[in-house]
Amino acid sequence: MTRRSDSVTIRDVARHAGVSVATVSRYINQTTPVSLEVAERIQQIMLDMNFQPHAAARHLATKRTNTIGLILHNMHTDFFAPLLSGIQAEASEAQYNLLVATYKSPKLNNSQPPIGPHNTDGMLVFADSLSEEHLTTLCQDQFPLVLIHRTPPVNINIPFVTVENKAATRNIIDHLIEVHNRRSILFMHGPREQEDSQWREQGYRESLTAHGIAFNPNMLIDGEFNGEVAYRNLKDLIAEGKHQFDAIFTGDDDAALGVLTALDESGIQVPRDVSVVGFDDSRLSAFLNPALTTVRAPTQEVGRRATSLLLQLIKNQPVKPETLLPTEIIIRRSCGCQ
Amino acid sequence: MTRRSDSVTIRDVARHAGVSVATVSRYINQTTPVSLEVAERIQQIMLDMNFQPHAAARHLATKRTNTIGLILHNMHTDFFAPLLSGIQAEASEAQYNLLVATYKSPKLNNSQPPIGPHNTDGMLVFADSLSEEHLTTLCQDQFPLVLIHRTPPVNINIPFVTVENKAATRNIIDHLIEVHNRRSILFMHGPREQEDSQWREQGYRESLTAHGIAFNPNMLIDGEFNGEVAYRNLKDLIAEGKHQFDAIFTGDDDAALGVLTALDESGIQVPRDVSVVGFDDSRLSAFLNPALTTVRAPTQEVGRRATSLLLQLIKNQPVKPETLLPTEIIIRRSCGCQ
DNA sequence: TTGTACGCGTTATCAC
DNA sequence: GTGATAACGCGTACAA
Repeated sequence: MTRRSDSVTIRDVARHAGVSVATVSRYINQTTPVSLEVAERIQQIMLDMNFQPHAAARHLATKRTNTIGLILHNMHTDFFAPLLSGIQAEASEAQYNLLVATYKSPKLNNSQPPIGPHNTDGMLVFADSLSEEHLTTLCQDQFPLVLIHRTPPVNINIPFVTVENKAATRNIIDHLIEVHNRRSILFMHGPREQEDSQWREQGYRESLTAHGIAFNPNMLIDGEFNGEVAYRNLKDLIAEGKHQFDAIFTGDDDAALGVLTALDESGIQVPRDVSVVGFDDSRLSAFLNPALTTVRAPTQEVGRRATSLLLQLIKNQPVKPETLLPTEIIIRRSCGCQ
Repeated sequence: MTRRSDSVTIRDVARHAGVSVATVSRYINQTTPVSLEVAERIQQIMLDMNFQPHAAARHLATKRTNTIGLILHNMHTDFFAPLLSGIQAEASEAQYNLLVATYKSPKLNNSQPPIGPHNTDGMLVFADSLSEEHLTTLCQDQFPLVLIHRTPPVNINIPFVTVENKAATRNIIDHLIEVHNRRSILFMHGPREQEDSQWREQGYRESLTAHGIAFNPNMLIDGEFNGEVAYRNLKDLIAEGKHQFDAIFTGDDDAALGVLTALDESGIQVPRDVSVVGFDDSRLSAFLNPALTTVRAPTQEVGRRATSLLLQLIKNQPVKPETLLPTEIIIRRSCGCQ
């Protein structure tokens, strides 16, 4: 065994210190007082030998990994930088490690996600990266779970952290209609399974209804919260030339990039010909040309909160079941203002 | 113990299948053929019982974690999205988990980084997140290591992956001087310890020298590869009004955001009054106003390559000691072109 | 092809 | 305050 048998164990430390492993363990974990002289001796030897407790052995003995998991389907866009940053900050502050995995519940094959009870103390689940079945099973096994940007399956009690989508979208569409007199508003949605997109669509529809504008399914277009997809699909739509529009809700800021490019290449001017609004207020939004009117979502804070809740859960503390972070419309120029 | 004694072990599976744990283990790891009927029985029972091998136990027995670590000092900017994405993609493809940690070697206290041989099979070290001492020790312990955006300490042999900094910077400064006739070029550097910044400064100096422009230390300004810092420092410099300039190399694209804002707020027009160029070609660069002339760095590819090398190292395969990915100047409008 | 028994490094329980 | 020692869950010689 021991392919690389260099590692120094607690036993080595104990031997050199002339005490038992139990004593060393006690010193390390401050679980029971140890005589001062012994403490100093152990401390010194640990430094000299560069001893590092073996995580797996510890895990096996304590049933705790000191690691939280994050599962998401991909991390291609800049959206995830603040999210990860928030999670990482909160986790490391609590001395927890972060295990990140991308995963997408396959419909057919019933594979298991790479992280779970066997290698973490709890996990953060982003959007629909885990199926309802997986969530249900994990929850029933009492595994600490916090959902990010999604709600739990019915009758399953898992705390979640997300942002206010509907009202914000409603407001921004209202703005388009009331202030800029737009009435043919393209709604670009994200992945259909993603709740954010669904709520945003509701806000869109409500606004339309409130202003007596008929909902037209042809005005729905797929953007997948992804700049390239948004670009391609909008280009196609323009090329077909079947549907006229004077405004676009892009779904999120990443898609807005693609939209602006497509519009620009098609000789359509923003905001003169078409108003464009996004969602997230990612770092770049203010710098786009024209500056993007969008909805500010506190993504980093979402990460922090979710992690904080998860850590409480792990400590068996009660937590607030739902956290809905407020969003705020940021008016810039792409809608036509100024 | 067993605070949550729900977990089903290999022993349970063995018992239900009427075989020994060894046989189950063999089936799971395909280490030795198992009779067909036994195989099917085990398979069925594992599904029924929802058995998941316990990672720590496995780790303890095999000395392998199937996890790679990534250590960096922070992940505040969008620069890290493609990097992480590349790393994650490559890791998960090889069935490896990714443990992410932020860490900064403290000067005084000799704390240990949260990831290392005790919980990973190898690790990716970004820039100067780990001290030379740490690197040296880990390397001597034969721990698989790949450096990202930095080179190893002298006489220490650790493969690294980074991008070509100097020539690209030299070229882009050449462009500023030769094409746009700029001669007072502010050089905004990143963190001083970061090699990227050092190489870029060399390129800057070489270009100056080649064009007979005296190097002026007052033209060096701190940007820390960070938009807010860049904004603040440039604002201060402008307020002081001591140093005139007709161009700025911002260090990276993130800092360019701050620079453009500061310039705009100061009534300085880009590129008419001042040329601005960045580095990285992050997602937003093309969309800035004016579109940013910059150097394209294949950040995602850096992540992929580094991970790929690390995985080879873990398999004890020999690897290329240095990978220098090419960069390319992307001319847009902020330098004054078009 | 299968089973037995031991070891992996640590913590926790029990004595002292 | 300290020392033995039995878990923890799994892989793997070795024997059969």
